[in-house]
Amino acid sequence: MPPPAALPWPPLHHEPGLPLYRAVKRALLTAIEDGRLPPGATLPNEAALSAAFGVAIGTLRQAVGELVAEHVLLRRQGRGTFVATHSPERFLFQFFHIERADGHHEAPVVELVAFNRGRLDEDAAEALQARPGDTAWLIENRLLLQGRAVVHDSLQLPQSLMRGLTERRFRERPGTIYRLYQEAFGITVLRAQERVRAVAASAETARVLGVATGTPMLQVRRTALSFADKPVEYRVSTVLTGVHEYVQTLQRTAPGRS
Amino acid sequence: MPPPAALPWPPLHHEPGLPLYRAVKRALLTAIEDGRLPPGATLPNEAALSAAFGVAIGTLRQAVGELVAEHVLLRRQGRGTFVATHSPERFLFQFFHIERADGHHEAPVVELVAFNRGRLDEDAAEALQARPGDTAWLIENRLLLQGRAVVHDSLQLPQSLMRGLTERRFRERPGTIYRLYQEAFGITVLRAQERVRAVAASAETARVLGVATGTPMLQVRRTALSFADKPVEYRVSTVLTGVHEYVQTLQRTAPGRS
DNA sequence: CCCAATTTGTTCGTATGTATA
DNA sequence: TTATACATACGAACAAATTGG
Repeated sequence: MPPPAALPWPPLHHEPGLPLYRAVKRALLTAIEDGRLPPGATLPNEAALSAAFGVAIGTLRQAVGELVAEHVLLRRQGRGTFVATHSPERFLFQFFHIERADGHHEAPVVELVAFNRGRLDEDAAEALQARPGDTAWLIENRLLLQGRAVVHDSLQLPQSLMRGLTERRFRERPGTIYRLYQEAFGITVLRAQERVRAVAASAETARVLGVATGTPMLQVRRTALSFADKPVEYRVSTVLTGVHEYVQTLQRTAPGRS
Repeated sequence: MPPPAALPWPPLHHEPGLPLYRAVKRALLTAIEDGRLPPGATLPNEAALSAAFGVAIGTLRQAVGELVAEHVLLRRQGRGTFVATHSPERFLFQFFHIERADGHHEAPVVELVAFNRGRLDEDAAEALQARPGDTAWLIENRLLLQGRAVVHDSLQLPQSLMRGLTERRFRERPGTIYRLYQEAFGITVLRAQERVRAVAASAETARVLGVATGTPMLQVRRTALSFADKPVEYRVSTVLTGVHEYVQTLQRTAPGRS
């Protein structure tokens, strides 16, 4: 009878004063970050996991529960627990907050306008905790909703995080941009911070969206964050509002059954 | 020995198919809504509550935990569990998302500009699930941040929900506006939906804030909701951005230790 | 269509730790 | 110090959803 395979879980280092379930959570996060649990992977069942960590099943469930609340894991009764991936649905509900004034919410059609290598500007460098002038991918997109050009997106991505990106690879990605980050570079976007201002349409935005220069528009500056709040993308979205709006619900509903 | 006092809790009607902790949660919500647990009240301890409901302590904790996540209750280790009130801190963190571009976040100084009785306009009526032309309180405020006029607020409140409101009572409220709703009318604002657009400053906003007509400004239209998602306030905020911005963090942090 | 195996969801009960007054 | 309250951790049993035979 062969010996049991070595368990792939990092040891729990349980510092006194910190709850045990936090140590379990950290161990799971570490396994996800370093690739032992890639996006989409199925975790062992709760009994097996709790045994592997040497904790009670309730303790394991508390750790997993927090990761589910943070959208790092996904639990499905009868099926199992999975590492979350960046599906179009997740993008739509967690990261895309533009919808029609009547409440209609749909995924945008993304058109690539420009793809270049260049340098981070000052705002991007600050948001990305990098230096202005660092080499970066500079990407411009136009977003259509029901055939109308509504958003002009300008992305700045540190080249150091995304080596080997090409226009073709970007253009021919099968899913969302965040899934491309995940599959091509192992970068998982977990959350984002957005700062919104009103601006007058610049000449370039006016050209991309076909509006008059000076039109009042919404400017959304997003910093996307990965594990440990590491910034990985800086994006400026300029939004033509009126027909469409930027929507936020303050204070969520109960942590729901999926 | 006197018989034990009648328990003030509504009976659990536990429909099959629904988890027991949801029935407990509903019973607690009912007690809060109908005034048996007024804002600020201390709940009985968990052992007593679970006994009163006839459920295990873990089940009670699951119900309370969801209400804490929704900011309906507040749990403090060593002290107890309390019905949430509308403190200035809660307003600042849950409902006021304007801050300086450098991240400085402070409570605004609110100046009353106008207080009138009038009628709901069409947008307000739709948001409040009422009829255009219904009698309403129409209130205009100017919000200052570090001495600068930054926001022009226009509130519409159904008179049917807030009978007996006077300018003096509004002006001399001791706390936040939402605390006034809570203490004077038993209306607790739990969450809000905001829809943001870019607009050109109207003549009135230009006058109130001292900017040029036509300046690009942020228009935030907020519907504040109480229990069962009942709308209780419609508010249009016009924000001068540049120095200040509208900030959102997408995707919460872990359900934290308070 | 039903049944059995698997997995998470819910509920129970108890004991101990930590923060507060 | 003592008492009280919530927080954490343990373990067990059954319910509900899913899947495959």
